Amino acid sequence: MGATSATVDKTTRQDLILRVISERDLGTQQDVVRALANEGVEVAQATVSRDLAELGVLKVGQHYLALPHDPGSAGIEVLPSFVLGIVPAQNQVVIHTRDGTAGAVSSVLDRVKGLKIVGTIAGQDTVLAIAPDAAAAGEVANLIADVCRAKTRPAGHVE
Amino acid sequence: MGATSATVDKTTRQDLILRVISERDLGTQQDVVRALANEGVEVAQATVSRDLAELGVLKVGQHYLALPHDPGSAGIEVLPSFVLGIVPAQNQVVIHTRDGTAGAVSSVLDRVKGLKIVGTIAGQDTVLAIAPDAAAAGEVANLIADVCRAKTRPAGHVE
DNA sequence: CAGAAACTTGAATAAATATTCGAAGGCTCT
DNA sequence: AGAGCCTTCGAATATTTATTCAAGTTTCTG
Repeated sequence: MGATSATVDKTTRQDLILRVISERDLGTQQDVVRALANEGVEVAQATVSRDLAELGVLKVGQHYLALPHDPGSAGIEVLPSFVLGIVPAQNQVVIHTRDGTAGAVSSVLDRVKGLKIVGTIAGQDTVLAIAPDAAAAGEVANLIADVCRAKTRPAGHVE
Repeated sequence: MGATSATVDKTTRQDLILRVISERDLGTQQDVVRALANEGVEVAQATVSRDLAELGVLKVGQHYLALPHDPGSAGIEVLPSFVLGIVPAQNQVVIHTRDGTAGAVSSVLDRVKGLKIVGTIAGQDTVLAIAPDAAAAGEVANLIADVCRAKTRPAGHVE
């Protein structure tokens, strides 16, 4: 796209970072640097390091995942510890969890932004997540499965 | 403190690793290598990298923490997402959590080995953890506070 | 027992990320 | 205007951890 390099402010750049890591499959901070360059924004890897940490972006296996996260509140990275099984059914996703932890899983799903979920109900060891339609339910199920399958950790070091 | 270097088998070495990272305050894999050398066991950093990953050791802020959990089950690293406050009282620790997540916190505390806790009761947003005595309760409270304060992540990369 | 396959390990190296240092810009206060 | 004082950022570098490669062991199998 634009071969011209623009200078943008921090907020704009961070928004752009969230966008590019959602759209593409970026595995290193250098990848992010390249993706930004592609959008016409030149930054150093050091800046990306700082931005990812500030944004609280996750690294799931070998790619970054933008699923913000009121700072301090539970993020999607905790799901692997609790989720035992995921089954999409029509526009719903049935999530089987360790006993007693359905409430926590439901709480996380409610809070994470960017998920196509309209509501959740938690029992003791099962969460029912309601999506707008079957396609969305499939997406949600896949995303959760991804996060649970690969090693998921926060990107960046916050002092 | 033998200055002689022994060659021990993998299990012994990994047990020793768990011991030294409990006893001392080790911040890098090199530190672990040195601590092992001090115990008379010579290993390479590469080996420590592999061992820490296998053991599921956590890195809390700038030091390793040995709190093993059954692989796949929830580890102590998820607590920061749910815990809002920690108050030791006599031989108990009262843990205030996000609403609906007390069950999960209680489940984690029950499962993590090495904590001086004899039992837990979970309400909706509060967990009561019972320790054998006041000293143990204080230790537990401090440990949880540590984990919640610093950035906590699994050590090692599992393929 | 020969040979293959699988595990374990260290040395060296690569890979990935964090941090230091310094510069540049924007504030406010006087 | 000029003196402090943040904030932001890139270049270079340091730090930390993972992986590759080759070698030594053990274990399995015919």
